[in-house]
Amino acid sequence: MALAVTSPPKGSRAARTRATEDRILAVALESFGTKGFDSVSLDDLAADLGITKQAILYHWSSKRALLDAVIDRAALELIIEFDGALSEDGSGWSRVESVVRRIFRVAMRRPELLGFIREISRIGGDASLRVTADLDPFVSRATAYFQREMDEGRIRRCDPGLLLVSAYSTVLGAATEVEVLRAVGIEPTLRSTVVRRRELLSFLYAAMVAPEYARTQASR
Amino acid sequence: MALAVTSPPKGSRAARTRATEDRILAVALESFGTKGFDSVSLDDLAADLGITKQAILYHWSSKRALLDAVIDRAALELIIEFDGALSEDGSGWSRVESVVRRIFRVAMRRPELLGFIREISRIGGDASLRVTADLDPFVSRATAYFQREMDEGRIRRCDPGLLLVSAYSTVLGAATEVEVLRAVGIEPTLRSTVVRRRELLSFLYAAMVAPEYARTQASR
DNA sequence: GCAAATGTTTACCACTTGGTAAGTGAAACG
DNA sequence: CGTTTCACTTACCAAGTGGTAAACATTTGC
Repeated sequence: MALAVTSPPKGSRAARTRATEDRILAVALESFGTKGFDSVSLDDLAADLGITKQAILYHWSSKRALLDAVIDRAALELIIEFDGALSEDGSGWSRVESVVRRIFRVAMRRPELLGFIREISRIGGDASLRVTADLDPFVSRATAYFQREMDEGRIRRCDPGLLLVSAYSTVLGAATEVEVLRAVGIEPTLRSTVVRRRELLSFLYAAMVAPEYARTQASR
Repeated sequence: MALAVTSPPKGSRAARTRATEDRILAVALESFGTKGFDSVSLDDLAADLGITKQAILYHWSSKRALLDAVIDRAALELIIEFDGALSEDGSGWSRVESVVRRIFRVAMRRPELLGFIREISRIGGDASLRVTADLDPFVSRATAYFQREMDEGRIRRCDPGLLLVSAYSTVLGAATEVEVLRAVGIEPTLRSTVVRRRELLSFLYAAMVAPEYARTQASR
């Protein structure tokens, strides 16, 4: 896991500084997201990075300050991933489907990213406020999109915010609740992922798409 | 939160021992579930209980052993709550609805219980295996029930295990993802809970109930 | 009534925690 | 070239961590 940097550092000083901070943020996000903020010590992080804990504290004055930076980074990455999907072409269900597929892909490839958001939610307090604020633009876009689709009769009419929460938790659950999956006898292999995504999509399709609109669609 | 026991202890020694262990387990479940296992020290627990840390270590040889006991207790409480709902009268959607209502009630009144299960899932390893094993009987009953309902055409045919995961994550999300709710502009008050539950039920209804069966129902 | 068992406390201990202070070597700059 | 700035390390520290050992008080069994 530790990326040993034995080669002599390259680039301008400012660039190298940015590079180290990037590495620290990446490893911190990974660790905080999988093991939890309190379960990861600065020494652990430093060891993974092959530096000393004080090097981390040089860039951020405290562990808490580092957390804030990680939150911002995580929110940014999430927005980049998901907001792009919202801008894609397609309408009605096909666009929802592409968003779900994208979330699913992120959940598969980078579970620590979504796990981190959960972790932060649990910590509560300032940290939660920060992530909420960071993600607000994306949430607004998503609910506005739902509202529009409802107005045009393509999505079952309901509270767009609550629909977003339902869809979000459903996708996140199917993608990340490994233990629950195991409990129902599903080993989370790559092969089973395809099945899971298909089942999830049909679950969401049934839940979200307006019945009248569904009948007009030849195939989905 | 600390229940100061100033009154002289009552009952036989065995009974008092059981009472103490019960209190410890209850407080530990609450703390582990809300703050996380690693974020709660034995000293914290002991302070909440008004005893010393060594009193806890007398009943369980290590913090890890205490965790195992808390897992068993949490699983037991969950099974008592949910398995009862599965035994209730009613068929088809009405029984699913009663289970969802019950999960929702638990999630509202005792968020730490479901939060704890999540926390354990994240820790992984032996702890996850234990909770999985503990909950297995319940999971079996639930999937068997889904299977039966599908066979009788009341629930949309699909993989029962994955359906359980979807329903589980959706309910848990709507009930416990306070920060996400806040992000979509929903303050989790008691009043909004009623609305949320109603929306969630119609989301699940649409997702789960077989369309042909739904048409035969006068009202839901 | 006395000794043994039991539940709890006080007194420790080695180790880890986040964080500070001072030093070091190399790059940037005049 | 010298020196100043910067990124980082070595050397600490006080507070907290899970856990041990032994003393202590109460209850139980004889």
